[in-house]
Amino acid sequence: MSNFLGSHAINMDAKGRLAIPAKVREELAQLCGGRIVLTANADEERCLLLYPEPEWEELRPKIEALPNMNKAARRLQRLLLGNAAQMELDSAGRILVPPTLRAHAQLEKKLMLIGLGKKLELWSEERWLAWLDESSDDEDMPPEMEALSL
Amino acid sequence: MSNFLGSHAINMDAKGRLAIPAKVREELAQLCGGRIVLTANADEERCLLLYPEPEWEELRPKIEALPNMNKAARRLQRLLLGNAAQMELDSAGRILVPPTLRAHAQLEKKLMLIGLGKKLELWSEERWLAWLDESSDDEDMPPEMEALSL
DNA sequence: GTGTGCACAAGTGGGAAAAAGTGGTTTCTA
DNA sequence: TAGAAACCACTTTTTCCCACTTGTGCACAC
Repeated sequence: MSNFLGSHAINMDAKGRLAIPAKVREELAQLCGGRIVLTANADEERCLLLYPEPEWEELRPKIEALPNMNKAARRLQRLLLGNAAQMELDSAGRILVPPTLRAHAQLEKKLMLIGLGKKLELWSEERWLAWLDESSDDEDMPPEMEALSL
Repeated sequence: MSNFLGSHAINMDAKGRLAIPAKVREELAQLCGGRIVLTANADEERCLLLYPEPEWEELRPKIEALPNMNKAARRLQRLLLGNAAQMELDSAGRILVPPTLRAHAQLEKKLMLIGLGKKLELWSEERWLAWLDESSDDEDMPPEMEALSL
């Protein structure tokens, strides 16, 4: 079972290639032989989602099955399905990010790769730092969260 | 069961390594063989949290299970999971703090390690001292706290 | 009772080997 | 023909290990 954790600062080269950090690469190798799916994020944060292929294949039917008379559901489908790119790590452990996705998340040279358990998120460093600085609004916190004791 | 107490002033060297105080090191050794998880703190105080691995493994599923269509929950996940680094004390009882975490808590040379029962907190000395000086606002105290008699 | 010194443990720093990341060139394919 | 994939070589970073310095506690002597 996948269990990505931690954040890594990585660079994208002029060709749009980015080297997956060795630790993550290892995990991807034994989890899915380096076969991954990269797609856009659905919520307001403009970042990319990186799934190991098996994890994606579990998620995809659920997205397809959403009742798409609903506007929010249509949005989710268009973003996640419509942007999904299947790819494989090259011999040096790098991936080539498609231009459309690069544009979507406004990726330039400096990026952040964030492990979130079953998936990873890919942010432009600038946006990530800006997001970190945003103040959290404690309002609508789910009850499970209020009960947490860290 | 872990029971860290007390504060220790410690130094980080130029490579980002920091020596865990011998007393804490002992406790960590018999508790988890020196296997720990270091991550960012979720609230506004920019410090790091240090969990013995078993303690973390108890907490992690609860965080992963939060409903992440909720914004506050996503924030917590990105901070805690997205910054978590699993590591082991080296042969000299030191840990290497990853650059991203170093930056997050603005750690420089002088640090404070604070024992808080099941976990430890790691602060830059400067921030720790500044925090001590801050006045607390006694407003919204949870009822369990109001009932305390110190 | 106080001070000095010795010994061991803790903490610090640096260097060498290995691994990871980077960039360019060539080949292939659409 | 342009863009992507594979290949290869170089540079940088990381990790591991060893040696040195500092601090602390205990014992013994004065």
